[in-house]
Amino acid sequence: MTRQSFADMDCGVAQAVEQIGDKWTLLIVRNVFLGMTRFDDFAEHLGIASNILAGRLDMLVRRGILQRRKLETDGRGQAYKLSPKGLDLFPLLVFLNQWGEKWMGEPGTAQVELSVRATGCALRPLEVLADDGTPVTPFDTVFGPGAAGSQVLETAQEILARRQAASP
Amino acid sequence: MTRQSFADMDCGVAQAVEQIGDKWTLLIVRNVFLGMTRFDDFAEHLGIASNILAGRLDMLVRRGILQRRKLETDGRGQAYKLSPKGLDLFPLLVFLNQWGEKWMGEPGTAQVELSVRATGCALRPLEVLADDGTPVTPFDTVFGPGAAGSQVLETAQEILARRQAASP
DNA sequence: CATATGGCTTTCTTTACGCAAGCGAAATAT
DNA sequence: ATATTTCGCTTGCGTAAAGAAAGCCATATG
Repeated sequence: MTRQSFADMDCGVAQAVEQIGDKWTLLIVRNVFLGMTRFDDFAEHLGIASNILAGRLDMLVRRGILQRRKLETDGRGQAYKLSPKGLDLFPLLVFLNQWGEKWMGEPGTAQVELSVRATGCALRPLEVLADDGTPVTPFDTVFGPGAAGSQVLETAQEILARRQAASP
Repeated sequence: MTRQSFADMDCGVAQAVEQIGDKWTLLIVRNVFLGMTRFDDFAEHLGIASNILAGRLDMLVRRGILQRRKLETDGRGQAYKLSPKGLDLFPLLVFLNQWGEKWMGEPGTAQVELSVRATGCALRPLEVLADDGTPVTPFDTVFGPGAAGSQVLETAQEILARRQAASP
């Protein structure tokens, strides 16, 4: 019995979760954003077993989130870097840091702070905006099938409708 | 040997990952955002085993992401709803949906689309902004210890410094 | 030539996932 | 009033993945 895969679900969240919804994966990506590139550095800093690390790095490369390149300066070494797809995860890491510190950190004292190098400017809390620039909350929002349709969303809405019919 | 915990790492990302860095957890939260509240509905829609679901829901309630309430209309039923901490995950789910569709979906055809109920307006791609409102990329950004300091960040930077010293 | 280093792979044990079945309390049907 | 469903779990058991430790091989360094 294989472990369940969400890759075939027609929902962006499910597909994203399938690719990065794993503790080690996200921490490795965080470390790459911190500037880390080398196998042993990940292993030492994260305290991850080397077999697990090797598997995760392979996975990240296969999925196009990291790129692996041999070093010119040392024939043994490899450098792991973010691909465009990986760099595109930047808002995710910013968000996780903000959410983690807001709800789990010591109140009022940030642990890790991101700022703009050139200006020293801090970052705003991440916010969902509509196309017209107005802020959006979960309560304002409605989920609909896009151009391609979504089986996952349709069945979810069927289940909700049935549930509402049962309890008037 | 117990499974590794990141709860004691002084980094928001690690703490967030510890609480929601799990496939089922994120999909359950997604479904709550879709309006789902009931045990059997999660089970049916996600195809998750009931023991696993029960464990995840307990965890989400213990961590204050979901709230569990007995139904008045049916003494057997429970309703799971998002707490403020859970509602605060809204940008995360929006991001995961956007990233998943951008990089894994069929190009040009959204599967699940979020829009503003009142205006029908679509949502902007999530963006990291500095306090002064300018967009920020990973290349512009520097990670520093906040007021509370961060052991995790410090040792990461030590490792990076050592690595740079070794390869000039 | 000998030793060390980087990046894994292999082996083995422990933990968590996944299925199926069952269970108790509350609701519904007979 | 009794029997049957429904809801939200729990238990037991088999498999898959995580974790620790050791080993391996190509390249580098002394």
